Amino acid sequence: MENKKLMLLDGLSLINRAFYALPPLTTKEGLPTNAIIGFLNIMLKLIDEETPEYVAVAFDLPAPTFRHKQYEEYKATRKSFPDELKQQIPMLKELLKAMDVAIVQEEGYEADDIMGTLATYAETVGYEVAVVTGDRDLLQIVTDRIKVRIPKTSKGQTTTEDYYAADFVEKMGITPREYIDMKALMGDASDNIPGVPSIGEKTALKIIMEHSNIETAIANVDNIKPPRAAQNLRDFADQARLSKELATIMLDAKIDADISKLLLGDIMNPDALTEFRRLELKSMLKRAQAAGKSIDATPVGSTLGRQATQGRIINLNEWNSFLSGIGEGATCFYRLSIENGEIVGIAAQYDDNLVYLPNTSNSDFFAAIIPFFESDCKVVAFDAKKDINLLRRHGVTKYNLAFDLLLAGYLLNNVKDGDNLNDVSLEYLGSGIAMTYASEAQISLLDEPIDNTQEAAEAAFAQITVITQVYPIMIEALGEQNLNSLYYEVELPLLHVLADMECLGVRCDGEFIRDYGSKLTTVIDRLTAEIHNMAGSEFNINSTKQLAKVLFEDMGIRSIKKTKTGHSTNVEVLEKLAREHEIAQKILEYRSHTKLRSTYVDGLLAVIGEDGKIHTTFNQATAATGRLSSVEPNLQNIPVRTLLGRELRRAFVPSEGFVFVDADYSQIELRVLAHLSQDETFVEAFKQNQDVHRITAARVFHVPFDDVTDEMRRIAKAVNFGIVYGISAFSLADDIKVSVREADGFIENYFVRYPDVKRYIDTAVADAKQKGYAETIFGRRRNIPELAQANFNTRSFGERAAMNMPVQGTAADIIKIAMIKVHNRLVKEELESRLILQVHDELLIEAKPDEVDKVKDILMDEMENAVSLSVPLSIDISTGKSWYDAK
DNA sequence: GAGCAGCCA
DNA sequence: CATTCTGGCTGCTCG
Repeated sequence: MENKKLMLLDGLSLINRAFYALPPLTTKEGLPTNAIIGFLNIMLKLIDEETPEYVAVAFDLPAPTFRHKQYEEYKATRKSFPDELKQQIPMLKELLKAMDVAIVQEEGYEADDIMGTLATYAETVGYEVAVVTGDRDLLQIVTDRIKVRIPKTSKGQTTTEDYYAADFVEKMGITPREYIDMKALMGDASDNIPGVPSIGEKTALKIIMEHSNIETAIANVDNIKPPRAAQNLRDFADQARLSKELATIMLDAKIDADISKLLLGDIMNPDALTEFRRLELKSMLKRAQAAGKSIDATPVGSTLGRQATQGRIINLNEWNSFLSGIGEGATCFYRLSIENGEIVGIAAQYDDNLVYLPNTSNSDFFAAIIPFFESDCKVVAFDAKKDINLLRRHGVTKYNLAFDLLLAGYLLNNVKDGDNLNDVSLEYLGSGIAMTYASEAQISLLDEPIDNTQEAAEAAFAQITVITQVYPIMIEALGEQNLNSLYYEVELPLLHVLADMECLGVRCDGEFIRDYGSKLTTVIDRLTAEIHNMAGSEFNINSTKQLAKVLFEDMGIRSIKKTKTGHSTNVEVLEKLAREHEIAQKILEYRSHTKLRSTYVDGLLAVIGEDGKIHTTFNQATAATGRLSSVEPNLQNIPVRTLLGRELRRAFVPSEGFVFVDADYSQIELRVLAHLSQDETFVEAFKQNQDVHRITAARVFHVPFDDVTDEMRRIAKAVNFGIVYGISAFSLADDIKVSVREADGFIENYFVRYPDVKRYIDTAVADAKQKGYAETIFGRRRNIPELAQANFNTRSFGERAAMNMPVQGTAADIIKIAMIKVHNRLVKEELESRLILQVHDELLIEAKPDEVDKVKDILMDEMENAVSLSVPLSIDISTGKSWYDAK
């Protein structure tokens, strides 16, 4: 039987989503096109994936629908679209007509009803149906042969969330039909479907999971918790029934259901091309050209199809002879072609030989490239760590890195946003020269889908050419700026340590986190109800705008602080309000609990791999001071300050057969400050391992050491930290809750007592002003152009950065050196124990129990002696069966 | 994407 | 005269 496939797209919901997902864009004549482009991107991507024979885009018409007759307030509050979006709707319809894509719309029906009806009809006559929409309402029509796809944009990549009948219940906890009842309970503000008061998404889901539909729920209302929800369900039973009718999508609308009229035509026909040109849709023209259409001599063609020099696409045999021609210990350039996270080819250059090997079969391809990486040749890469992680998954175990342009660019510190090759090439070659090698599109194609091998090869050739040109320039610059030892002895070796850490990952107990999450949910549900009750209205507590309106308008509470856009509702404000208003306390609790749930519980659960581990990515070229950062997920900000938050650390556990050993530097930044300033009091205090904050307090408050109160010490500690950051009286006052006058007094006093610190700060700023950059004791630089600015705020920011960078940056250098030394010792002594995390001043090691003593010795030795300063470095070590226990 | 909020060193 | 302490990352809302 032929495979008949129909794709239905929800015109308005998709164009609306696209409008906000893409930055504004207009043609030369001023026509806005961003929403159209976004819509087409999604449509074409999914047509490519699904290859449907029949396609239709459904639209609503402004005429009232049967829902309005049932419930006159229906959609009455619907917000109107911004003009730039409104304009693009008729433009899109025109364009679709030109592209031979069917449009379906009918007075009296919404797009949902049209799609529901068409999908159901198509299914009964034997079609597979894919429904594409931005609106979760459509989930109710999912069946074995109707799937719903919801586009999502995350990190610049558009993907779809797909719902199939098979895994729907598993994913959602309820069936597609039950979804209607859930919506009947929770309502929908944007459609003005009332729902039942105090029943939100979570409660509605719970009720429907248990009772399947609203009638059963109403019949068993006595068993429903919380009691508030039960009472409201009794009181608002009829409203729930009305909501269900409104929320139900029609599957039998009286529309023309002739599917043969929806046959997809030639979307690249001449009329369509004319429209593409008129709307300056470059990516569409490019597609048309790739499909073999003549697109005329239009400006967009000028950067297309540029041939990179000398490259050849080769087969496996030719690749092997290329490999055999590489001299011993030679330097090679290479570039992986990556599409959707998979390696689809490799370009490599040795001497004048530039080749591209496409990946036609994974097993042959990786068998062929492993010898390249495992040979004696050294490679020049851009972001080698990323490549190493990718290659490891395919059995590449060795990797001889000679040079990484990403890290060099980071140390050289000239590139605005150095994490893509395009910016680096522009910076080092200048746009004119860079473009003689490659078009911008080719260089930045790195992670973008590439249509064919030819195109992929050309892009890879272009990138390699840029790399070979930039490489010698960077080598020279590193030497000139005395960055060689930092580069070759710190950053490059560290790259391998980090790659190992990322690959190993940290084991995480998902079961524990889920339990922890349900406990949070219980509390959050209660708090939500209490807050809504106190406020006398249902509102989204997560919305600062709605919250401010409730607190400062509806409830008439006096606002304390303002933000750019309205009233502030942050912790300090709420804490002040909490003294008089119970609701503020509840909101604080709500915030802390939802923070833990969304950022940590949900966030971490989403990234636990099949191996039960979390593999973060350490960014080695992001922080301006030289620190590392951690993303997807950020494991450098796991809660620790509050008891409840800290509990989460129990979920972080060692691999089977290991224990944790955790080591953290004590006061590393203040020690660095002591070294940099050579302040005698500080230096002596650290040499004698005294309590520096207490000493500071004694000096600043003019009291004997033993008379320092906890309060004095707390203030002194805050001042010590503030000094490192480039303190101001205003913010110190805010921090330690004293008047600005008092804070100013503390600072004055501090500088009188620590004249060397004062002198150091002044010198640091003056030096940076004169040189244009601040630097660490190892020569790491941060350019600070703000210091030359006339604007006071900008310049002040530059001054604080100039004071802080040498301190924070030197500490970062030290721990990086320590990591390499610790790693090398563990390897050299043939221990199985291994480094798995770094949190700025802390290293976490997974150790074999019988190696713990040795590991502790190594940590102590290598961390405390990583470098030699005028003050000793000191670490604290502890062990445990979870991160919680080992801190 | 901007703005707010809140988590870490 | 004003000036709101450094460096990160993520989630959420709103448009």
